[in-house]
Amino acid sequence: MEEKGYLRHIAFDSVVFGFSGERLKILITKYHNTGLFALPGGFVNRNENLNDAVRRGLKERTGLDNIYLEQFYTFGDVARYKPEIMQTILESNEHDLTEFTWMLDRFISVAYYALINYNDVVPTPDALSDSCDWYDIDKLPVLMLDHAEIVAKALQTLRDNLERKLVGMNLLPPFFTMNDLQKVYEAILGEKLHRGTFQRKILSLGILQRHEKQFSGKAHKAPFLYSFGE
Amino acid sequence: MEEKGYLRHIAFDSVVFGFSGERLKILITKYHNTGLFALPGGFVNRNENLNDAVRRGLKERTGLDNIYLEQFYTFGDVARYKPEIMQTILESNEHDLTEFTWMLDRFISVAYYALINYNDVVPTPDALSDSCDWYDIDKLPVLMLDHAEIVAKALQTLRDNLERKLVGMNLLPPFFTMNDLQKVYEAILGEKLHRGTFQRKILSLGILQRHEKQFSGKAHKAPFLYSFGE
DNA sequence: TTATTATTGTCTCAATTTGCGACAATAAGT
DNA sequence: ACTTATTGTCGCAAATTGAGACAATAATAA
Repeated sequence: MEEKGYLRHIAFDSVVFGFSGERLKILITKYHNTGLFALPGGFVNRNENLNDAVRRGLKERTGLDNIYLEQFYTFGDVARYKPEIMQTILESNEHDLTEFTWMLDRFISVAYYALINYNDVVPTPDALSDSCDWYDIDKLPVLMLDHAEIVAKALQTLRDNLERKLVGMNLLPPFFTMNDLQKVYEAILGEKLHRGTFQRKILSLGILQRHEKQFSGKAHKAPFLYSFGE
Repeated sequence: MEEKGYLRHIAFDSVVFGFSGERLKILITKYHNTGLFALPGGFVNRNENLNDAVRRGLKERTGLDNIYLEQFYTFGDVARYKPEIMQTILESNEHDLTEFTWMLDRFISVAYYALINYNDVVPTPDALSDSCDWYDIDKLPVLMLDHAEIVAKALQTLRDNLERKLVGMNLLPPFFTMNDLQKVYEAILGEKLHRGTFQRKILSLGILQRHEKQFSGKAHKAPFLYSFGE
């Protein structure tokens, strides 16, 4: 069989979406001294479910358990294989290269997207990275390898799933206004929605619980608060 | 680096859908002397794109190029790892086991579904299999490992995509009647559709070309033939 | 020739959903 | 009290969907 450690040739990358109140953002890490930006990712232990590996990776970066996760595509082109890049990263970290030669090999990457409540998270870099930060979905830095393509496909999948799966629950705090929820939908779809139609549609789903009003201190009628739950 | 050959730990499985005129079917292979039924699958060469590997595998089983292919999920649970089963298969084939020990290792499997014209295909078994045949989607034999789950997810994805992607094109011959197309939809969805509504919907898409009528020799009005194309 | 049968293409009508504007209601500031 | 900005809801037209109805027609039977 094989020594302990990670499965060869298999990696995962995660596109972590958060919503700041107006804009959709994702987590991006930056490698030490290289100027290379990448999606947070990782490897799978020999005795670990793939899905669990991804949860473990996200826990390290966000501190969160029980994250909403969706696997959306597996990227397996040979063109992904650029050992020079990984070599640069490893050298910049002054690691003993011989211990990490397996990282210079070809990898197939299973990609997931996650939806989390932006305010719950303090992004944490991993050993190879010197930063892990939120970036506006339309102001991303240039990402290494095919990570821009991965982000694009994540966003596309999220949009396609928007009507079938409940999304706001994971991107918003427990209590929110109808306008908050609409802003989430608009940020994901990238277009304005009609207020009346949106409210009617969402309420007709019968999945929102209405609570007391929220007095914003502004000079206008106060909105109801809602939460998810039967 | 590593010797030539396949990437370790990575496999693919394909759910090949065909339509016989009334029912939806998929290709299932049976391993020599074991009674084990499985989806046709394979491995990825070191210098080969994942998608190309799947096309290569399908070409071997169906003889077809340019197959409609859709990747839908990657299965990575540890519970998939059952070396006894693969051992049984290898022993039944009287292969030199030492040459194939890598097949006894844990695999993560990327699953694809394919849509092909049933009549174009003569299913061909591979080296380890003694048969490769069409099975009715609701009369499948007991499949090994998690292959039943893979089929279920393939069918679910196909249903979800039915409205967004053009499906009939790949499951029907070049010319077909509106009724043929409706039967495809009904087989996939597993429910009857209303004739008038279906015809109106499909025609409104504006993707069908109408041709001369088809005289069936039956005692009733002859239907138009259609083909896909602007 | 004429009726019969099964199936097709199309239409109509009601029911439902959607897009969009309008209205009164209301917190807070003036 | 009056103004302002925003909210919850309603109304109405347009579009879509579900289901049946009807004439047209290819082959067969009388």
